[in-house]
Amino acid sequence: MRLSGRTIERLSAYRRTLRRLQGEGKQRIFSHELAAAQHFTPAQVRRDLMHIGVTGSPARGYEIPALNERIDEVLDPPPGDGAVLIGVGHLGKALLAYFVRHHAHFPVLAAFDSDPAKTGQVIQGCRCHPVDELEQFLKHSPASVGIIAVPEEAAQPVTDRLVHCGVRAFLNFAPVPLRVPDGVFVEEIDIAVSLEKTAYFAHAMRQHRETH
Amino acid sequence: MRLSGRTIERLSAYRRTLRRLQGEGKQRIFSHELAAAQHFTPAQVRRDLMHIGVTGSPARGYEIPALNERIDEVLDPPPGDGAVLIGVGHLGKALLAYFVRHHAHFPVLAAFDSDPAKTGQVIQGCRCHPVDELEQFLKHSPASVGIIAVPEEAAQPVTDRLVHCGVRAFLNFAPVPLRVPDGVFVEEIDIAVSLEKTAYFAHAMRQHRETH
DNA sequence: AGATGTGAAATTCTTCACAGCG
DNA sequence: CGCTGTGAAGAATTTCACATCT
Repeated sequence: MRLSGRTIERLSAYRRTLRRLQGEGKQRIFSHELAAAQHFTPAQVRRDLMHIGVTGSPARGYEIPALNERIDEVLDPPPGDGAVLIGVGHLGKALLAYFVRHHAHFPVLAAFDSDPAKTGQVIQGCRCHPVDELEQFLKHSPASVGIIAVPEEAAQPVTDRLVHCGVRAFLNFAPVPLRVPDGVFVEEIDIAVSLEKTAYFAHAMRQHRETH
Repeated sequence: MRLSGRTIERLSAYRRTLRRLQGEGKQRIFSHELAAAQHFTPAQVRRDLMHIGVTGSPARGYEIPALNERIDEVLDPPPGDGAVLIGVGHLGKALLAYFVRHHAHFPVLAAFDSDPAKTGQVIQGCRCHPVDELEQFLKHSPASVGIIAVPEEAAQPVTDRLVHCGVRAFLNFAPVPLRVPDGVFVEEIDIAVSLEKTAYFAHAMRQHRETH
């Protein structure tokens, strides 16, 4: 089964909606309902569910609990796996707060920072270690994902260390494209780029309306 | 000139690289050099520059200062325009710190929060207003972009208010797809989705290597 | 009637490949 | 030559449209 990044993103979004609906007691859902809850089309939803082998009934739609279980199977990591967060500045704290509040699916196992004032603290229920202990920690409890929330200059060196410890995928918030070996995945979240894009479309749309 | 979102994202990334190189005194650059600095291909770079009407010379490549000026023309907002930030929790503070540190191109004009303990403070050089004053502030100094960094429940209501005040584009960090009228742009940054995607590819790649 | 599952078309985006310049 | 500019090919992704089921 080969799933594109786009499909995975939508599955994750579907699951969030479906969990809420399941919590509200809803048992079944049609593709057009699931699509309407987000920015998607019914055909897209059906295609994605086809990709993960879920099948619905024309009369009753898709069974929400079964659908959730199947998405869990596809997305969730093996038990014990999780992420390490590097960098406990404002952004790192925001990420911890966010994941603790919303996210049981993929635990943040530990946080690391180079600032001695932060290490030792427990922030949002997550222990903050000195970054020197990175290798030691990962030997003892391996993580498959590294979340990079350090300043620009520190991103590449710490990524190299994580790759060396076997981390296979990165979520990178530093505004610099990480160099990693083949077979290591990087998801870049570039906030400055996203803001400039948003600003661009704020005008582009205005101009479009004026001219047209 | 019709530019896709992908092209805009790359232009923003190019500019960041080019500014650094210009600061280091570099005057000219070839498409393969600019591509190598990020994850892109030379053909992609040339195509993007073609789209914005920049032209280089086979012998000397592209002139960096002229290129930067042209990207500025395309991306930068009219003077006086900017963004408002709604929500000054951990994430909002991280965004302010980030934009102040990195970002002269698109100013954050003001921040808003509903917590009286935060309003009145100046955080990262940006005044934090009570969210009740939103309409009043925007009447006096209109902004074209709204950055939504509030909890899930508050995102849609505050977006509606901003749309009503004429905000044309949103950068949304809340884990809920915003409903906006036609002609209003939304860029979603969904951190939970991105983390799940990263986690998925951490396994997917491992499994791929094992099986193959 | 109104939904699903899915080939096939359409669209969007990226890469190829090469003529032509300096 | 090596690089640019770009038509054309190719890949990836989305949407259409319809046979089929209930």
